[in-house]
Amino acid sequence: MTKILIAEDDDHTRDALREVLSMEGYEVIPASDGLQAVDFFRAESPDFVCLDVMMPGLNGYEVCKQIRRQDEKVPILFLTAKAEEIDTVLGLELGADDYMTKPFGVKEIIARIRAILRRTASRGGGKADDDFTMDDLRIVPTELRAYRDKLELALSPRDVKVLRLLYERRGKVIDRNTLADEVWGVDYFPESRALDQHISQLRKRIEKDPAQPRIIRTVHGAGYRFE
Amino acid sequence: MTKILIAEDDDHTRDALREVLSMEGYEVIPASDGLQAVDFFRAESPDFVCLDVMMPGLNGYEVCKQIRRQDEKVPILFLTAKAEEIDTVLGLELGADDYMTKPFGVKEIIARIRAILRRTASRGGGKADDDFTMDDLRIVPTELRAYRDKLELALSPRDVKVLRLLYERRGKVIDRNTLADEVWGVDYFPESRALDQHISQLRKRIEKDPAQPRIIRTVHGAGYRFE
DNA sequence: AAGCGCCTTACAATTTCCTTACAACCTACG
DNA sequence: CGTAGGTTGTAAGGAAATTGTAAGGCGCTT
Repeated sequence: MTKILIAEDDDHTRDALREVLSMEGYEVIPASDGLQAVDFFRAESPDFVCLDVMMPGLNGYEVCKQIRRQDEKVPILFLTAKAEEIDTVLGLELGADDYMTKPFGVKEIIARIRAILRRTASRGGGKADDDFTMDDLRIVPTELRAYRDKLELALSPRDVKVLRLLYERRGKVIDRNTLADEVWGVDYFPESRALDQHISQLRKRIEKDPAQPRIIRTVHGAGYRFE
Repeated sequence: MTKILIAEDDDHTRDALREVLSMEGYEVIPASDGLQAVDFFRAESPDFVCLDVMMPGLNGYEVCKQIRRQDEKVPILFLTAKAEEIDTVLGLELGADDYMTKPFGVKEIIARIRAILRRTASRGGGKADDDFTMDDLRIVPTELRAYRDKLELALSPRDVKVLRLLYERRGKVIDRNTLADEVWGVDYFPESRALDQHISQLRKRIEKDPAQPRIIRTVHGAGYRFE
């Protein structure tokens, strides 16, 4: 049976996750703080780890580092209430496989865990911060940079998130809501123009001709699309 | 305007929520017990539901079940004073989208409602966003496009609505009133020519010969028909 | 202090959609 | 038939909504 370690200090979130994941047929190992999580990881060698970022003692980042010292491959899913913390997760090169911003639905988290397990089971790679290529651009998330030939382009954490999302769903239109949700999380106000602004800036950075974008295309009334 | 049904027996909490959410531009429908909540849901078809777990008469779980019998998709947020109740919410697989334990902050609940609405609005939006085929045209609603062989045709959101309606009732005549109602909603003035205009534009986009339409056919004095 | 990331604000550009005006068409009735 | 009256088609222009982007500010890091 697949073992899942859950490190989450809020009792009720933890219990709820345990309940739900047990129902799904996983063996759940609950930990209520960072130290416990590291101990349990050593003792139980789980197949999957859910890490809350904010925890007393060792926080999620630290726990992640500790775990990665022992195991480079075990899939790690970060849970966080604030979308900004995700920047840190990605920026720190912790080797996280995915992240979710609270609040998340039960079905959503189950779906993600299943998806990650599928990915990692089949390939063994597919990390959330693997390099990827868009058009003639090579994006290297761990360096927050992109390369066109030998030219280096600097990217911000948010740029990378937007690009990865577009890359993962290339060919499809990503509507503004989804984009806001995945990149900004609960903190995004729909009437804000932050999203447009970011797209504009990003195009200036990566497009050869920002007026005729090839990588980030607009689908008026729907969202954005790559390819 | 987005309608939110609030089922909460405590007068003070209910009024506070109504006040706050009205300020945010939502239309609030307050219900003070479970039965009322179910009635109001039927009558008003709200876009979002906040359910207190503990209520006289029908409790939150029961209300949720009733609502889910009518509508599988409407987002439901549980409110509760006791954190343990959350386990029940999740365990029962009621299809809840999120939960909050009292006391909660004003900003927190607004942020969550917004986030959930964003998520659910983009995924499905109530209607099935599946592709469909009309004549030699493949319509892809999520991309706001149609394909004829390899040829890509751009569509507007309204185009897609019209086409989907015709597709769903293919073979039958859709009269102008129905069409106006389904696509434009209550804001449509019968003497407006917006509908004709839209059909005309749409034909120019998708018909090989707009003068001899094969996809959107006119049934004089009755309406339009496909197939 | 300077640089960077990211936000808000304000305004410009673009696209969609509606109104208007008139042409074309259908149908019923003499 | 033939014409009147109602119905539908469509070109043109402008209103409304959506998206693009420059400018400026705040907070953080160096």
